[in-house]
Amino acid sequence: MAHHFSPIKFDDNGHIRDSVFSILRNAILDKKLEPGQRLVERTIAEQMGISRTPVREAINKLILERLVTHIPRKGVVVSGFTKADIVEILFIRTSLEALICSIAANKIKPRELKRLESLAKQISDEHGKGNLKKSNQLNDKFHEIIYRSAESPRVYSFLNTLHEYISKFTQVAYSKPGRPEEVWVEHNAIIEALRKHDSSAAEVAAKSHAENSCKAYLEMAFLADDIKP
Amino acid sequence: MAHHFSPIKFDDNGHIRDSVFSILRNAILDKKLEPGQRLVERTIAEQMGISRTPVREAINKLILERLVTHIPRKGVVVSGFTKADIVEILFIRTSLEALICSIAANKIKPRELKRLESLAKQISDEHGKGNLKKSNQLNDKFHEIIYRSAESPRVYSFLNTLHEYISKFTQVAYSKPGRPEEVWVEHNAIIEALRKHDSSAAEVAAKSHAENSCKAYLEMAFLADDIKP
DNA sequence: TTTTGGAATATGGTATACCAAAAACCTTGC
DNA sequence: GCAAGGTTTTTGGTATACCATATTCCAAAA
Repeated sequence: MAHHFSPIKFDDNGHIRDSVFSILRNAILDKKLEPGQRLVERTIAEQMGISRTPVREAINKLILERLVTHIPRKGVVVSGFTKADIVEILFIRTSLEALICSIAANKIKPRELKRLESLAKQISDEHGKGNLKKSNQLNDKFHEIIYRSAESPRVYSFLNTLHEYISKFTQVAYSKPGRPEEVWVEHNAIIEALRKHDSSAAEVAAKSHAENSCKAYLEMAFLADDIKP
Repeated sequence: MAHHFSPIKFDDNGHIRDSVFSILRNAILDKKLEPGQRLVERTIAEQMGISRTPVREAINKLILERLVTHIPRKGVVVSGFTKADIVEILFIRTSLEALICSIAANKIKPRELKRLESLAKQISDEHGKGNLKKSNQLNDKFHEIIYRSAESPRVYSFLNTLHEYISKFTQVAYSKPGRPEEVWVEHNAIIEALRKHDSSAAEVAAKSHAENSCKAYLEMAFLADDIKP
């Protein structure tokens, strides 16, 4: 049924609207708020013990991120994620990862390449040891380094947003037999392309890597079928 | 110097914040507000004869679109477009056009294909006649049809946002010798791939088309050098 | 019983008020 | 004249008040 929000804690020095935004965002991604459910400014504000203003601003941001939908003369409702939505998001990520990697190939510094090499090895190790959580964290770092080295703020922030969605989907750590080895090979292909500053090769390698991890995820997800159609 | 905003007209039945958003957005894209200039809520609200609230909401949306930057304890300032920004935006568009086209290949209907063929022909005609404005309009429609047929709301709306930026840059109609013929060939390559529902081919064709038009624009723009470095 | 008119309510949009923090400015002592 | 410190102003963040519209529900009349 309807989710109840706790009064907000004012400990943090950040802005209330940001706290509200995170809370609502997580509630939606964690499915504590069901799709179709209405978000009523006044109610949320009262439950959190704050005024409507920061709630409004948080909701506006959610609308921009398409996590909720504004229906005129109705209010905002939580928008559900269909399979098609997830596939679309994964496609976008694939596309932008390829882009950012091709850009990075022209800008990456030796220091960053060293770091990537080291991370790829660690990822492989941890993955091999079955330490999926750690391996995922390192994997995020791996991609983060590439993202940063491209110095493309728009692609960067967009990818990060997408990544948060995706990591919510994939929160259940998964592992497909043989995937760790593939990942190792794919990461090295990316590093190799970056080292040669070959942007086309980097693009191809990143795309292929993203597509494979996408495929691996979809197989898992739709076998598990924990996503509503 | 400082730009002065006129009192808002309440004729339209839409929301004030949307009017404010458009006004500010256009002012920035049309360079009526110079980069670095501060946007002060109270001032704008007074000039427009409205309260701060809708101005705030409009500014928040501008921040999300990166047209202005929020500097903590400083306020929001108009963010300038550097060459790097423009290149980044063009790259993103290229990447997403390729994506949406590859998706469209799996979903496009015969009716839409017919429409594309007819448009490609018209575009070529108008372009040949030197009627650049008309040709650009038709070109927009051409891409719009592809966008829609992909049924990918996120990519679609993102591309539209990007497109608005880009069309502001390219408002000065431009034409490169030989480009009309190339466009005709490229459009037909896209149509052909879509007809065969060959998503890889569609992706390649769209990417190549976007890259070429991007290249043509950059050559023009940076010869003209009407963009600040 | 059904329909219709209207009042009560719910809700979002906008305006205004208040507050804290930072910046700018002014005062005062040297 | 200049620097240090305090005071005023500016500005954004938040709270609250007000308003318009749409929905709901109830009552009265056909």
